[in-house]
Amino acid sequence: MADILKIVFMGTPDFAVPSLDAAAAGHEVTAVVTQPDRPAGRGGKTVISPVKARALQLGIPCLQPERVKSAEAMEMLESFSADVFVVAAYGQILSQKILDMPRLGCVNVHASLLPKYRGAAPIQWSIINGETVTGITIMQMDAGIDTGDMLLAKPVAIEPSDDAGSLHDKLAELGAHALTEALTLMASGRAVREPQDDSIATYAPMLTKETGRIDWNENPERVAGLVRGLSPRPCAWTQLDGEMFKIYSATVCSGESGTAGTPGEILAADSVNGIKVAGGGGGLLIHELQRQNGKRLQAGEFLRGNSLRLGAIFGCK
RNA sequence: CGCGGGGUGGAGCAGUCCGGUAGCUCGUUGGGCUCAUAACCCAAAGGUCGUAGGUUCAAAUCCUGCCCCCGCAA
Repeated sequence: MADILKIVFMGTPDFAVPSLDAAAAGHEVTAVVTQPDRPAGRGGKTVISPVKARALQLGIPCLQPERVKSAEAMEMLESFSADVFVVAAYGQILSQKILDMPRLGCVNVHASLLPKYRGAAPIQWSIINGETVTGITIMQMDAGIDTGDMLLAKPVAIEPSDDAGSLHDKLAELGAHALTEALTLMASGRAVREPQDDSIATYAPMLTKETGRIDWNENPERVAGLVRGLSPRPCAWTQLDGEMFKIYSATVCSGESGTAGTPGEILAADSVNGIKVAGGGGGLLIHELQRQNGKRLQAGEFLRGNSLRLGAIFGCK
């Protein structure tokens, strides 16, 4: 059948799993390339990537080169003589040589509406920046980072109730559907390439620990966005008395009085008012948090066993 | 063997260093107050202190093994 493509799938985290399923459902995935098993989690136990786990279930052979650009890895990739390489959050940069290998090139499932949010963490940054719409772009990869021609884009609304976790799941599914469509188009030679407009491109850089550090001088909208965009992982955080507090959920204190104070100051901490913190030009209400070594708790439950003294300042060491 | 914290009535925590009656904030149940209430007052029920051993006159507390959970780092 001409419309069945021979695919090598490259991906690593949970986000890529639905796409792998989609590719495997309609086409022939001859191999999966994923990051090597690495020590992860507590105790430094070696752990396999979610994509590898799925590939094993599907009975698809796995390649885990330390560097895809190595001679051996390239040779292996070449040997599959695939029609297309499908890449979804693989985690390694592909060289031009690899990009040129398959007959139809390499396509990427990217979690934003390109050319906005090119880069490693589009889901989180779109929420942090207060976007209300994002989406999936399937693109033909080139040597730049997420700069290739677009084949297909599918928008999705970012609901006020969405956090990084829920949006991640939505986009992972949407990505799989978009990939299915794109592969169908490619198989029949009907795919249309649309160049990106570089002049309106933005970047979504990799998240670091510091990305999540709350700057209480920022206005509460910004802080709430940061919390939402990083929840449930890696989380926005602040500290108090040298202890780390992760904030999972918070909203802006709607227009009430009593929101003035030194940025980071705890203005209220009781079951009636919740945990209210002063920010730059308004207050922030914390709904769900986790103390270092503690459990993730709703503010009310948290306050039953942990007392926060009023006037203490979050963000100070 | 990467570093560290923790498992105490239904929930969240204190008590552990310096062994000696199991405590707090809630929740639950019953009663009271009130026009009324998620508010307030009174009372009650509810705990093998993760688990298995050890030390001791005596272990939530000290020692050892095991299970589970969490923060950091990757």
